Amino acid sequence: MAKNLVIVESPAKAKTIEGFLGKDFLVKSSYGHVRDLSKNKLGVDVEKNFAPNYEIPPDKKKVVTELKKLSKDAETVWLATDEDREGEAISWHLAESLKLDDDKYKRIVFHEITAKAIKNAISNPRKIDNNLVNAQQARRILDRLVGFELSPLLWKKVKPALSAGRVQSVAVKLIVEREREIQNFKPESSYRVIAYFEVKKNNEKHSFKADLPKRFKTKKEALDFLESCKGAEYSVENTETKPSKKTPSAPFTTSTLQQEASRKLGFSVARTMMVAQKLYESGKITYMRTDSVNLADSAIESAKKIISNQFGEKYAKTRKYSTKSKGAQEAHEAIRPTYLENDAVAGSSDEQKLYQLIWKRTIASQMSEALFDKTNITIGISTSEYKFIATGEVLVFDGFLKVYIESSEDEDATSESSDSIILPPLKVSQKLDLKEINAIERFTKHLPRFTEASLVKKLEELGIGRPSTYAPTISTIQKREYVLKESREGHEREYGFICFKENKIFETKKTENTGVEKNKLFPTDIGVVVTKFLVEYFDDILDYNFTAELEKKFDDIAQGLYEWNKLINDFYGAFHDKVEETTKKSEKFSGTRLLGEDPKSGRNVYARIGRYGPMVQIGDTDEEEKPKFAGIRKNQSLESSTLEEALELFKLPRKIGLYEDKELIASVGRFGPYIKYDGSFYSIPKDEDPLNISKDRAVEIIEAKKEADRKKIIKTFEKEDPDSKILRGRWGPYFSYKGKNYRIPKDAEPEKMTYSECVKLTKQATSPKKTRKKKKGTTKK
DNA sequence: CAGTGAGCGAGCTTCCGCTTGACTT
Repeated sequence: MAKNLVIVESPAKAKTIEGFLGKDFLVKSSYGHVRDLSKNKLGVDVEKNFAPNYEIPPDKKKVVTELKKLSKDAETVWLATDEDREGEAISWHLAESLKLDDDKYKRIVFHEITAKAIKNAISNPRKIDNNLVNAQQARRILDRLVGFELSPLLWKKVKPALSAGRVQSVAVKLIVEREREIQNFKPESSYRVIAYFEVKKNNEKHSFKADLPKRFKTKKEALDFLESCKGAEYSVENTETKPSKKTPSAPFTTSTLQQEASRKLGFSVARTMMVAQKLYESGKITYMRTDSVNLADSAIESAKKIISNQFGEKYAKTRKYSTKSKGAQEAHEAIRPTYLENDAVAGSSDEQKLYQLIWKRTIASQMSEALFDKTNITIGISTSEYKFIATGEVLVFDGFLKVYIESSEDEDATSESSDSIILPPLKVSQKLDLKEINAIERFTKHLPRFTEASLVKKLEELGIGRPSTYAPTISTIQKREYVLKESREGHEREYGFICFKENKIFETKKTENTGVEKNKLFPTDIGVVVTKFLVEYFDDILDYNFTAELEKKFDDIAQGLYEWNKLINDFYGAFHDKVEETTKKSEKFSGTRLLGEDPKSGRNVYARIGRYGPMVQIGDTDEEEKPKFAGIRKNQSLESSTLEEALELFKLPRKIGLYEDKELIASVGRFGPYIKYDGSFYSIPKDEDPLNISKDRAVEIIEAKKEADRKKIIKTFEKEDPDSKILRGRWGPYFSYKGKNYRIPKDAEPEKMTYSECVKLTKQATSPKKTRKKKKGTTKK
């Protein structure tokens, strides 16, 4: 038996460390937290000074039992969880649930997974820091109280199964507020003036462009300016060249990795994390949930060698980065390749792409800055006070740009960041030939909508959420249907274009496409109404500084300056009163809007949130005749719906004719618009309207679906059992038998399988399937 | 799975942060 049991949080980490420590050490993993507040109850005794009731969740029973057994056999248990609030708490929960006496365990910490760091940690053990643990308990309990009191309030006042919390509700609010700003935004236009000049050098013509720094508010001003240019001469008044430089960005943290993978590879934040997890588990990168930009000394050294060998010594520059983000706890390293000498790895294409991104970013972070010469040339106009400015940028030394160019935040920025803009050599008082001047109408732009990754960036800036929760938070707010990730096509917009050439002015109108959105986050009606509700009654929790202020208090607790239950008590009194008070108010918070009067019945028409989502309603509930309801369409919104649109919705379900003597009915259901025909349902594509879909189109949809279903069938067994079939599903071929489905093994040829072979499959599969089904059933009950 | 929406009342939903598999028709 091993004398020493070391417990870390992640199994991949355990495997690595075991290699460093030799045979007297057995290294195991706790798989994160081993205890938590009860899943379905509040789990906090509000009456007894907020005493928490911790439980070992069912999926953690096995690992706790195993660790308990191993710890009994060991002389010393080394609690080696992360050195942050959560890590300290994990150690404490381990000590509690494994019943470790004070002299049985030692607490150690390290920030990088290197042999040196671990041996150093082993020789510097300490005890569990109870203050830090208490800070975690305060965090955990406050989050539970907020989440488990606000969510039920939403169920009562807005709609069942909604949720609210310190992190997710602020994330939604950011999107709701940004959308409101965008809707209220009125673009203003002005005229931007660009001149194109030409100079001759060695009989070669060089052309270049120059901007007028002044923007003209109106077309008339622009025209006046161009008019003044008639007969003008242009000459160089001043030239100025200054060196400039660009420095590389810090190595990746979770948040910056998510942002760059989104911009450069088009990954969602969840996809980035899944791929990174794979790379981590196979030992190719360091831990992927981190807020630290720090690199291990050994990695810095190895980077220096690789850069010197590959690019030359002048490309290497050792850099240490320090974090700028609020509330960073820096329990790990930055995300980097474990072995920097591997500039590529085997694996899926996603893994290769993400690995290369990480490799380049890490290497670049240890490289020299790129050097530029920036030239500004002022060009005078003989007939005007205005000046043109031409700017050039010449790359003198590429430095880190050799391996890595960071993507720009601004999606519309031109991608010339690494290319030089070269100006011809020009002398002061040199005369220039004008080719033409363009005055182009440009519009101001609203702030961009959030992408998943830019929302993560914003949350990190506000100190809200942690590396392990960014991706889950983003999917929660989409799962609750508070926000929608959507792409939208733009629309055409006309803009003025004035050209000045050979002393003549030509005016035209041109069009451009504007408002294109790709994978952006849009708030839904539910998101808007819930945010309105929470901001109205719980503005303190929805405040962007709420978490930051709390973090200061948690720090005080961690330093032993304040008691954790006192902090909770300070918060809970007023909070709970507000919840009670709001509960008592009888009216629902459903974002109701009176749209007008139904011309047929004279009854009121409303739009509001109902039990199943946004809907329109004719008539009031206290009237004798029951109100009529209809769900609103995906592309409509509560805030902008009109009486006309609402009345349209009541025209469904709509009979659209007969097909082979059976009725075709178009309507909208839970899963969107559909056609009902012969007892079956056929979905109408999103961009088509069930209100005016033609009979021919309906038949087309039905036949297409029937055809697809036919293709789904690989084989039937008319003789043996007409209800059993081999079908093609999302996960490959399967056998459908007596209402259940059985997977067909990959190496089998489904076309050639006989009925008895298929039935054999069902026999093999029954035992594990049954036990799982049972489990599910009992947990539900 | 293709309805629903009031109100009754049963029983259910829900938070944030740590961590992975087992499993999908």
